[in-house]
Amino acid sequence: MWKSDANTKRKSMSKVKPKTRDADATKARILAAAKQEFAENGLGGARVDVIADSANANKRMIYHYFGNKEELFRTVLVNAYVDIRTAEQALDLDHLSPREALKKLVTFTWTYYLENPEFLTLVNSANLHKGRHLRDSDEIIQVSRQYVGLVGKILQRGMDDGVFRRGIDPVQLNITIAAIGYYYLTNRFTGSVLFEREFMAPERLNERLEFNIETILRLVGAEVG
Amino acid sequence: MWKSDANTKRKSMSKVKPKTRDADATKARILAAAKQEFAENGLGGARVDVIADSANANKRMIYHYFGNKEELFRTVLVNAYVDIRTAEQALDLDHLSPREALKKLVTFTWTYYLENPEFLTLVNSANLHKGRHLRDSDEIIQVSRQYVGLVGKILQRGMDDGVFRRGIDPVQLNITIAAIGYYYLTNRFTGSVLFEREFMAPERLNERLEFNIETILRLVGAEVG
DNA sequence: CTTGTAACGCACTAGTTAGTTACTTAATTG
DNA sequence: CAATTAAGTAACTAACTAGTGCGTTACAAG
Repeated sequence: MWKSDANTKRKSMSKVKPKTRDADATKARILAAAKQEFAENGLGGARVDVIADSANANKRMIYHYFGNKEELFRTVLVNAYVDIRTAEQALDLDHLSPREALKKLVTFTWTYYLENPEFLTLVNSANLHKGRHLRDSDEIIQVSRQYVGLVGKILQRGMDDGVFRRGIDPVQLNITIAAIGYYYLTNRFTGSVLFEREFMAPERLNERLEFNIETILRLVGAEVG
Repeated sequence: MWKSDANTKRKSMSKVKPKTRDADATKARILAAAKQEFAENGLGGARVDVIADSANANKRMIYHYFGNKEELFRTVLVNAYVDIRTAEQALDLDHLSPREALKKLVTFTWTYYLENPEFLTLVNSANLHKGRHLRDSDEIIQVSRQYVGLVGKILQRGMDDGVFRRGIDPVQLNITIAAIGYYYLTNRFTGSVLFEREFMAPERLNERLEFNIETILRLVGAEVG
């Protein structure tokens, strides 16, 4: 009798708990729920109980697999970085002209932020805490180097072809490509109030992407048309 | 005897409580302490007791003057926006050439963020909470219009003089000027790890400012030199 | 089948935390 | 100077919150 009671007690309906025991699946559900909760409320505002509940897991499992709240956050954050850097590497920009490659990268970055808004708030949260969750993460440094290399290669090709000007720092360019998309999207709420403009309206989003492409092409000294 | 006890019990030494009662001074101390605490820990991570303590005030006073934690946050946030917009208006850019005016605005924005890092995290926090603390704040909309007007005027003069290209949206330009400084500075912690570069080293800061000025001048189509 | 191990869950604790109650004390005003 | 108002305080509360103790259950190996 109390067995059926326990069943009706279940709170979260979003994800189905597997009948059989499955450590990997449980870990994955916890990570997905944690990503959501941390992204929505920040590290300080996130609640471990909420994560456990919406992962359809027991809170005890979070501590069993991840040690504590901070370590869980660190795991979520590192995964998020690995995900975006992996997606970037899959872009295959080498067969495009430098100008087209740059356009594609700016577009990709924009689209990724748009489709994965959790990434933005996770990064903000990490920086609110002075980046301490990322320190001594070799994995992060590795994938970041690949990323800088990606842009560096486009830049080099463009310079060799004479279509980009010389002396551009690839890191500064990287930061700028991220910045012009990131800022618009993380600050879309205050932005919509301040500028009395619907930041997320489809035509506004396209407008911004076009503006960003133009900004970057002009920055590297390429023909814009 | 217990009177001297109460004196030795005081925890915060940073700010001196006035002998006489002074509602305005108390409010100001609370606001300053709240700005600091909210900026450092976000809305969710901030603690009302910490604010009261470091303001050298009683927690009851916070509720007396500001109602609740959220309203206190709203007040801090609106003040922060009014402060930066006020400082911008004092720049007096009209007597400068369009090109110089733009350079000065980019430099001002950068320097303001650098000297008032709380502004960055307060805005991030406001956006994490979907900007609900800014809605229906007429004051904010007023000062923002002035800001857009400021940039619009520079842009117009530049187009009239033929030194800027036509058809640039002043709002998009505004956003971009903010973005390229803001992103670098809010994400300085993760940035320093990711790019293996000391983001806050003085020469790096100058480098970034120069890069940002160049980005904006090229964007408007002005001669860079 | 039995036994060891890892997955899993309940119920609790110790410490917080936003907000409040009930009071004292200083300034203001008629 | 009495009385009203406003500033200020300490102690409290009810709800929450990260983390745990301890027990149960599924599963794989022998």
